[in-house]
Amino acid sequence: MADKYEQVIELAKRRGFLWNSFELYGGTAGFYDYGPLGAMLKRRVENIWRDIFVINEEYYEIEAPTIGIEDIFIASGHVGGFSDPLTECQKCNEAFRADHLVGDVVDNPDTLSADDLTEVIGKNNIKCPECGGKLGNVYEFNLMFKTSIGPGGKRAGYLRPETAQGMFVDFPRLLKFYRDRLPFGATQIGKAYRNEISPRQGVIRLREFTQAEAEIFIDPRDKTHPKFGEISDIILVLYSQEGQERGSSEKMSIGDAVQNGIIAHQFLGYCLARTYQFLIRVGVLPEKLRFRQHMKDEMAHYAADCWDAEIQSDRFGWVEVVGIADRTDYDLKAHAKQSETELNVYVSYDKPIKVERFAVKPNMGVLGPLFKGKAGKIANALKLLKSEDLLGDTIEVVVEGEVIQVDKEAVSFENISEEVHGETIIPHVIEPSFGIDRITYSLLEHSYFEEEAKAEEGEEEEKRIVLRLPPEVAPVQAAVLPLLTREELIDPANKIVKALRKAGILVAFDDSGTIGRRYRRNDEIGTPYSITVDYQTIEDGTVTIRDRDSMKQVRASMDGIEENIYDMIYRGKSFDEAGRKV
RNA sequence: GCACCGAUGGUCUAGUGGCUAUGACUUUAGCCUUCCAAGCUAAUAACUCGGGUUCAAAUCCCGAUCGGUGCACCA
Repeated sequence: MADKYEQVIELAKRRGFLWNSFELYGGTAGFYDYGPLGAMLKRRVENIWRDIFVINEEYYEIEAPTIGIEDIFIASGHVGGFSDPLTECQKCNEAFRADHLVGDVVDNPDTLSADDLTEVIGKNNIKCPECGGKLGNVYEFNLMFKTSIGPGGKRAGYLRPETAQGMFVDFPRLLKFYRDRLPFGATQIGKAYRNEISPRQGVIRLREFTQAEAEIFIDPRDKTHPKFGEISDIILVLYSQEGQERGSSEKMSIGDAVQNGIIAHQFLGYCLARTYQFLIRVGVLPEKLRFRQHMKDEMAHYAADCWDAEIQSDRFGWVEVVGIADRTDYDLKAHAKQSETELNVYVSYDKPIKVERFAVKPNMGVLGPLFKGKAGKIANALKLLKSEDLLGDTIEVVVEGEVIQVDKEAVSFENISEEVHGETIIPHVIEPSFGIDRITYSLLEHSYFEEEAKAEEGEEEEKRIVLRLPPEVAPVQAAVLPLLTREELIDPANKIVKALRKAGILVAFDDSGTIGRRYRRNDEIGTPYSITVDYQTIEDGTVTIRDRDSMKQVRASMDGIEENIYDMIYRGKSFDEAGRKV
């Protein structure tokens, strides 16, 4: 019996949603093409994401290159951390991390090259820990695709393994764009690349995939969200750290979860809520959606809290489709260090604060002639002293390991009272990161239904395949069907097609075969509405509109049909309001 | 990357060391047809790729690729 994955993939392949890439040449694992319908479906999913995160949250979208320079990925840790030296046992074929195996005999296995590691293993006669067999040569496996920039191949470039770094690297420009105020966010929808060792599971694990990410820079001292009230009543299925130890998830409102400390703070809770709304809107079934908290040992060391949205699929079980993390100041600090540039924000206080400060003033007129070239360093050391260090007649400072005595006449000091207007902080980053391909596949699976259609007496039951996609994401939004292949019905049908296209609705005209066959063809690709032109149309200018899911029909005027359909797709108008019941 | 299994029109499938490689559905053209895939006529369309054995290979052997499963890797 074919499982649902097989059924969905078969349909997706046949009707032009998903194709194996490079099929003409035999195909390559980890790459998929979106066919005509798939590309449109994916685009509509992305546009709903934009509606929520770009338009409604005002996290503007940027577009950075898909190739990044080496510095970026040194800072992000991908050059070091995303690559593993592997060695395989020649006898049992188990693969091992070479750096782990030599950990007992050398101090710094991380710094050794693959050749060094091979040598160390050979010299120390290290054998396969499983079966004692001989180990093969060590090779580096980095999950990043490497390339070179410009001629000569001197400058390394990498295909980005995530879109996030583009936003981090643009931080100073973004900060100016948002006029130096927190919080602000930037988003990016684009391709990312990982050279997976052995990608399987079809579209679930790809070597080239689409991410939609937001990087939201917030004040680390204030992780509340001004719009938290709008979403605090939303109930989510939460699979918390405790829940995972217990082995059960629980339904809870976001307000309660933040209150109880299950979700670290309001801002993260807010992102979970918007993620939930997004996923439901594109067609994920709520009962097959949960939010799973990362376990302590699973979370990156810098992360404050991290939740994955997981979707249940028939074959693969719970699949991570979104990661929502509080990455703290890790990324900005890493890039600040690598680029030797300050990446921070000056935050003004509501009111200036009066601060009492003890200040040492070296008298350079005395120190200069006395100490010549060392005078500057000595002065700096003096400035760091506290009031109790200055009590004696001579004052001691240590400069470059040398104890230097300075006469107290050369130093004056006082208590200064001054106003401080603000301070410099490094923002924390909240990062919701979406795997668009996994989401697109999931909603195909969740909207795929095979129904037994009603059969007339004496007839066999037949199968109806229908994609119950939300009208907003359905690639083809309306079908226009003349009941019969006759000139007098085709003419008005063409007029309707024109009007719908003018309203921006993607419409398919189909006059081949029986009407039933055409309905079924459209059910299978999720076309939500079919408009049928019959002889009554000629008489009174009305057509029937058929609803994909209920197969019910209403009769509505041909005049203004484009608004009628548009309102049902985008403005929540119900099908019953579309016309008179038939 | 390792082990095992598999690969025939768009989809599902029959089949054999030897004539022009089945069949169904789909699709296309035409006919018919007044609302839920099944009428009539016709057409299009396939043995994953490379090498070997053989007079002859889609069939047997080897390798590659892709897919599935387990291991490993990975989020």
